[in-house]
Amino acid sequence: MRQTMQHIKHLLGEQGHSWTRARSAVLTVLTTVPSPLRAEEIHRAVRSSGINLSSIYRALRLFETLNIVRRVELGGAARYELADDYRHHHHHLVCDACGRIADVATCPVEAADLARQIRKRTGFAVRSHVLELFGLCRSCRRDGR
Amino acid sequence: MRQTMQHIKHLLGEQGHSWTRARSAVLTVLTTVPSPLRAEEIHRAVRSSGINLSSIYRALRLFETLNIVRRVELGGAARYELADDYRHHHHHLVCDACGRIADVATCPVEAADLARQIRKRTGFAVRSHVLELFGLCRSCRRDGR
DNA sequence: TTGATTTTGCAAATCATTTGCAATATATGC
DNA sequence: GCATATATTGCAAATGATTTGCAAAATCAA
Repeated sequence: MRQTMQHIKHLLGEQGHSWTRARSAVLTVLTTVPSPLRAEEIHRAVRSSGINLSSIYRALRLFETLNIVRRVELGGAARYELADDYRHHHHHLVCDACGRIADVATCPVEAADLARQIRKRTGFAVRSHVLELFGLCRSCRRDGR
Repeated sequence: MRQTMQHIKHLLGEQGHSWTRARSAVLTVLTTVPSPLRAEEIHRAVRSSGINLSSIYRALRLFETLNIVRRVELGGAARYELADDYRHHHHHLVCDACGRIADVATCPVEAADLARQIRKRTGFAVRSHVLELFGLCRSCRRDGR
């Protein structure tokens, strides 16, 4: 993902933000791990670098406002992943039993052009959406949980 | 909504739970107000009855496990509303500018029968989903926010 | 009504996240 | 590369939402 990293590095520069150890570390993790992570998990993943958890939170907050990462809230915890611009638009399958998270590329909101329907009917302009699907993954189903 | 209240009261009885002031108050609010509320907002709505905030949380947790209310997480805060069994299945339009929340009855997940597709393709059995739509409501758009 | 069981109020604990501030790192102009 | 202005970090303390332990109070079933 060097491409993505380079691109984001430039983006930060253009907007007057520094390219720092903390920001670079967070992005390395997010471009490497495909599932949405909690701040604490990212922190653990880079613990060897001695970066403070506050800085992880600060980096994530900045990235969120710059639309570099998006936050999804699952089960009371905030999780972060690369934004759609850097990872094609997708949703999640969350297993109620084991907690594992998988991606679904199919987006029924886009497929149905729901944004347009809503705009026409109500005047509300949809700009983004969050869709999370819950249930049992294949192996938990097999185990009869 | 006396119907709903009665029904839930019986449900609680059957499952060995008492019908208490706190639970009744929380349900009264949830059957009255159509938008998802935070624990603190429910507490404020019933403040005259002197019920403790902890009890509101406890009631909500119980109702959630009994599938009487569902929790939606919007912008870092948990909000509660009657579950689909007591209020037809719907999703929310959340205005990024003013925060107002409106319902959308159309469900693209059901319309596309996405659960079946996913089951066939991946073996994951979808049991529920959360879809929230964000954007600008008509009046905030008009105000150019 | 009574005793057994559940629930509540209250205050303290917990957990995720944010913040103030002095120390440190990064960026810019020379 | 160096000096210096600006942005960022670490740390510890603050915050806000939610949970918990426990004794007192309410509810339930007979």
